[in-house]
Amino acid sequence: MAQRAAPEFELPPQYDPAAVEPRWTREWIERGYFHATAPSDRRPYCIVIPPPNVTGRLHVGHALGRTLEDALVRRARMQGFETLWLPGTDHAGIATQVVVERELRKEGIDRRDLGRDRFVERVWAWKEQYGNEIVDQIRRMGASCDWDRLRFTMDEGLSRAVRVAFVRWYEQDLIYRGERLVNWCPTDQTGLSDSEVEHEEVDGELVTFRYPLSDGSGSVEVATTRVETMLGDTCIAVNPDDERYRDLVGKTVRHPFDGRELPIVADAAVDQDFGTGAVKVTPAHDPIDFEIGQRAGLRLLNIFDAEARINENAAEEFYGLGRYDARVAVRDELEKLGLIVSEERPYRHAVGHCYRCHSEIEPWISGLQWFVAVEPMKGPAKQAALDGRVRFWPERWAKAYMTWLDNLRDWNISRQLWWGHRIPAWYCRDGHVTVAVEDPTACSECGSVEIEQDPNVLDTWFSSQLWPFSTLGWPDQTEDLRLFYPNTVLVTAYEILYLWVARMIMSGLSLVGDVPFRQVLIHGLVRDAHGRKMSKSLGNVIDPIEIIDRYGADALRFSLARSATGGQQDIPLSEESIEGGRNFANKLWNAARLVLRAFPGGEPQLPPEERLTLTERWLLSRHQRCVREVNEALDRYEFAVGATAIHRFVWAEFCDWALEMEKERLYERSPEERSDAANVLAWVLERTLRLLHPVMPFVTEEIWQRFGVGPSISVAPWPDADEHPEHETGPGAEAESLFPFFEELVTAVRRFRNDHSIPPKTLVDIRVVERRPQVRPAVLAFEPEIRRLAGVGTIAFVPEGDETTGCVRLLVRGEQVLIPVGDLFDVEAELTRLRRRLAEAEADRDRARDKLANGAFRSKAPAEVVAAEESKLQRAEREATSLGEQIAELGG
RNA sequence: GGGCGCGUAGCUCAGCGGGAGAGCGCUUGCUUCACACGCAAGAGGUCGUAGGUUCAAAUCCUGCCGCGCCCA
Repeated sequence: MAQRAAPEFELPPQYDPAAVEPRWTREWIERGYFHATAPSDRRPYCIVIPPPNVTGRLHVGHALGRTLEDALVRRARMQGFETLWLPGTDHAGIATQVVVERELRKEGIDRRDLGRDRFVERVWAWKEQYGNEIVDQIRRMGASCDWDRLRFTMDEGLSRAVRVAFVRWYEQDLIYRGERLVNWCPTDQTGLSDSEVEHEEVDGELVTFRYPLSDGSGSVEVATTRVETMLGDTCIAVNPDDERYRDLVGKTVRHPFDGRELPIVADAAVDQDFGTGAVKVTPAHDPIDFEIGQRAGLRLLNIFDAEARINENAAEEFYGLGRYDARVAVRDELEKLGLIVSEERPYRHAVGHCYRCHSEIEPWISGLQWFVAVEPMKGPAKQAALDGRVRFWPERWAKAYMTWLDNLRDWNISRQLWWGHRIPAWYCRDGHVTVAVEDPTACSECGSVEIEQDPNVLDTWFSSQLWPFSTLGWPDQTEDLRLFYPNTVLVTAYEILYLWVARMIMSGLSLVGDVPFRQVLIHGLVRDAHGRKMSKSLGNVIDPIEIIDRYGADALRFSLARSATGGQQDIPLSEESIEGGRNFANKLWNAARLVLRAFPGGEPQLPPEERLTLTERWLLSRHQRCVREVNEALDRYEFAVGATAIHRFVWAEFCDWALEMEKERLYERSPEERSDAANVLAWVLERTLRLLHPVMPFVTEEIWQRFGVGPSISVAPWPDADEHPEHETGPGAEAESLFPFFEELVTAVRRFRNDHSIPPKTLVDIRVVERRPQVRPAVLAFEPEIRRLAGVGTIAFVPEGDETTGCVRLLVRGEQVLIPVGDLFDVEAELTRLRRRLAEAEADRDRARDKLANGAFRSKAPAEVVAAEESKLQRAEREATSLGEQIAELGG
């Protein structure tokens, strides 16, 4: 490509993000712009990153969240806040352990052979080697995190926070140990919290079978989707209000395989309308049955081992069968005994699955586990949302949050893993429990030195819930904590509203005494162009890193910000939209090339008001409006509105109109005029760069450097809306009022040229009909611009009623503009167009006429609305008349 | 079953009481001295449906139809 060689003009004609972004990523960090200090005289602004898994790679969901966070943080920094964006990663218990186990397996090693300590060493080694990948990827996005404060949930400080939290809650009886039913994943071999279980509809079966009554007087029919669990049934339950079974309560049935006697009990939890109204009860394998069993005082009969195979508690012939094989075997056996009543297949019902490996969850008793008692924390957490100490955006999520709290049950925090924060509880031979921050050497109760630490680790979310304060140094009263707690806002996807956000609020209130953040910004999930979830199998996954390589981080960020509307749930992303972001960066780049060719650099100075042209006043007005709109939008977290406002201003107003209108002044006038024009354009451009910087940090920085007015745009002052309101309301108002006529005149002439294939270089003469005295000044106000943009030669004015033949009449806002033509135009094409316009004008006219004919409208609508309607009617009538005449002239 | 959200141009979405908008796509013309990742012009919509409120409804209310998500 040919390079222009002008010395003052060294920017290439295409913006190349790959040549720019790595340099600024490095420079910004090296110069320490993103480092926050505490204490500080400035007002604090703090966001903590939702810590991604160390095993993870950046996906577009992260990219969206980080884009929004960076936009907020960069703006706050420019606004003069003491700004902290704290980055870090999460140790992701199961995920990480699984990854390393897989690596070991390739070497033929089982983690159990290695032993716990050596295995954990291996995980650490893995983390050191690969755990920074996602951090580097976030950096590549241009994220202005304080990288000096990078945290990891297993850091020493954060680990201590976990222990202190555990101990404090234990001492307050908010953490307890119990043998309860947990959500067991037989594949990952660990328990999960309720939030980690995903319910999904599956095609199963509903088998109805008979339990014979022990007294031989008949049988009871029960229905189940999991017939194999009948091996662990300990009773039959019916609703106490159910007339059908009233007489049976108190009797017993006989288990068909081993002859056990099962009582028939009444329990209000039984749904009379499900199946037969009588249900089999398996307390050790179903949460509802567990509660029924507790109320009825029944024992737990556990029939599964950890891998969900039938254990020795069940009848011998099923021992060792997997749960799905057992389902078939039990059914067949019941069939053989003639006990099957009916079978429904397929039967759709919801089944819990592991969020990680997608195996079906087995409700299971897995020995003593630790739980967080949530009941005492619910109230304060709900109250914080009710009284606005935590505000949700969009607001509707507050309701979802509170509903979830209402239904929350105790949180199982024991995980049967090796990787994670090991539970700080030690047990002696006598079963005493010692819970301590520092590793104890003896039992706190009996002094025995033969103590063993609980083998399990804590749920990863246990440490994540402390993130907004553990990262700031809690439990110590650090300066960071004092300044930055509560955080300003938390940005996250609705997916983890319950898993994470709600728990942070509960723990923050309980442990620190205040909410962890003032606001919660909930965004949607990124989907493909047609709203489908991105998945490998669909092949519609967009890899942000590949996108950054090809289009630049700015393009990705702009595209995401522009799609991030508050209302809609999810955010569609397509390569086309990212292309749009790239094109926008390039547009801005080229606008800058044009301006910087005329502007020597330094601080642009606005000329005194009397030297501003109408075009310039209009531009300043539009710019001021843009600044206002962007500020208003960002204050409400309406990123799409803000991004669209800048896009429209830069492209449609600055480039398409202002630059084209100013070119003449820029190139063909006196040095003074050139300088004035260049200063106005540069002034607007420079401020626009600052306005756009939070969303497109790289290209704005790269251009901004050419002004040479400061070290970095990332620490330049933010353009506030109250700096120049007069640009919009004062001298700009007149320009705004004249602009629409000018704009439509230019468009009308261009359309004429287009319709009649007039070559670009051929000038067109126009005669403006001076129907009103205001018409002439309205035309003359933008005379040079009209000539330049519409390719107009002479401009004449003719009185109304001057019958001019051989002219095409253009209608501009109800005024007529004549273009003399010979017979050199396409009469048929013109007639077609005119007829069409006539129909439009008549429709407008009729609608306005009908409205005004309505007495109620005249009396009840505001005066200005009526007046507007009247002028609309007049214009439409004039246009219709004029169009009719033209059609007649052309013989149509 | 309970709750939430959404149905507006071919696609993706904004607008949320007074003249139907944007981006992409489409058509036509243009190597116009910032940009073809561009410029200019244009086509394209009974704003899901039925009713109600109002002088006025894409916009507020109700029913219905369709789609999505969360919880049970």
